[in-house]
Amino acid sequence: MDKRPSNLDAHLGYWLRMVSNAVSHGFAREVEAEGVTVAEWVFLRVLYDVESIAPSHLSERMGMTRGAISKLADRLVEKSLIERQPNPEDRRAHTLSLNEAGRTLVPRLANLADRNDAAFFGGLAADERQRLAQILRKIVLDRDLAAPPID
Amino acid sequence: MDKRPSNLDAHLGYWLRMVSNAVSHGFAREVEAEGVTVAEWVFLRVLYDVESIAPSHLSERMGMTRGAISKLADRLVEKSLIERQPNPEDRRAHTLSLNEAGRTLVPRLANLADRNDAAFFGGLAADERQRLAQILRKIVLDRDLAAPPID
DNA sequence: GAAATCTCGTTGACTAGGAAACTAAATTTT
DNA sequence: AAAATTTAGTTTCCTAGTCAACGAGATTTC
Repeated sequence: MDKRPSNLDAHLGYWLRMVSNAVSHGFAREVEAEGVTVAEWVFLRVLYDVESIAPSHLSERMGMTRGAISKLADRLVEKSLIERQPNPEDRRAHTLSLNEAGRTLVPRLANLADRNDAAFFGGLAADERQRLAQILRKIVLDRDLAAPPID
Repeated sequence: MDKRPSNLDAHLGYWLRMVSNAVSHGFAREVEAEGVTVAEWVFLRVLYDVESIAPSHLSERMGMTRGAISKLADRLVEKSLIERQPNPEDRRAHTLSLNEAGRTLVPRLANLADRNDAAFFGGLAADERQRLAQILRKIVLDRDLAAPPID
C-alpha cells in the first residue's frame, strides 16, 4: 500500500513560505536603503507606540529570543536610533526607547512597508486581499500565534 | 499633513510572515526527529523525482545560492542520504542523487509534511484552503516567483 | 536573615545562508 | 592553437539568528 510521497507544492505551507520569503526579501531590499533590516523595522515600529519597553517584553512581542533582542538592541544603539535606560527599581533590568532620529525614521519605513505590501498584493482584488487577511488572522487566532500587544 | 505611520499588522506581509514562520517552525520541529532540516527535506524531495540533478539546477529550483547548495549537499552526503557522481562529459560538473537511505526517508518526511499542513490549515473550511492556495498561486504567478520545475 | 531559587539581560559557541573571490574546466574568439 | 571569456562548483568571510551557560540582582523559603 505504498503511496507516492506528496509533492512539495501540495502543501499550503510551501506556497506560504515562497510568497512570504519573497515579500520579506523585497522589503529587506527596500529598507536597506535606510540602513536597517526587517527585524530592526519591527523593533523600531513597536517602540514607536510606547514611551519605553523592557527587552524581555519586546522579545515576546517579536517572537525572538532574549539573546537576539539583546544583539538587535546593540546594533540599534550603535546606529543611534534607540537608547537604553537603567531601571532604578530593578538594577538587573533596563528599558529601551526611540531617540529623535529613530522617531523620525519610523514613518519613512512605514511608507516603504506600505509600498512593498502594495507591490505584492496590489494585484489582488480588494475582496481577495480581504479574504487573505481574514484567513491568516484566523490561523493566528486558532493557533494562538498572536504577538502579545504592549499592554 | 503628518499621518501616523501604519501599524505592523496593517500589512498582509506581516501576517503572512507570522503564519509562514510558525508553519515552517512547526515542521522543523517535526522533521528534527528524523535528523533533517526543512531545507534538507526540500532538497531530498526534489531529488526523489529525478534520477539525478546538477547542483546548479537545484539551486535555481530551491531559490538558494550555489554556495548554499554546495554546503547542503555536503551535509546530506555526511548524513549518508545522497551521493555525488562525477560527470564524465564535463569534469567541472557533477550530479546528485538519493541513495537507498534517502529514498526510504522521503515518504516518511512527506507524511510529516502532510500532518504539519493539516495541523495548521485543517481548521480552515475546505473552500478557505482552496481560496488561500489560489491567492498564493496567483501572487507567485504575478510576480514570477515560481520555482522552475525540473524540465 | 541566610540559603536557595528565580529572573534579567549578556555572552559565547554554533548554525544556516548570502556575497564575492576563487579554482578548474569548457567554450569562444582571434 | 593560444588567449580570453564563461561556467560549475567550492570556499571564505560575514550576518543574524538560536541555545545554553553565565553573573548580578531580586525573591522565596526555611
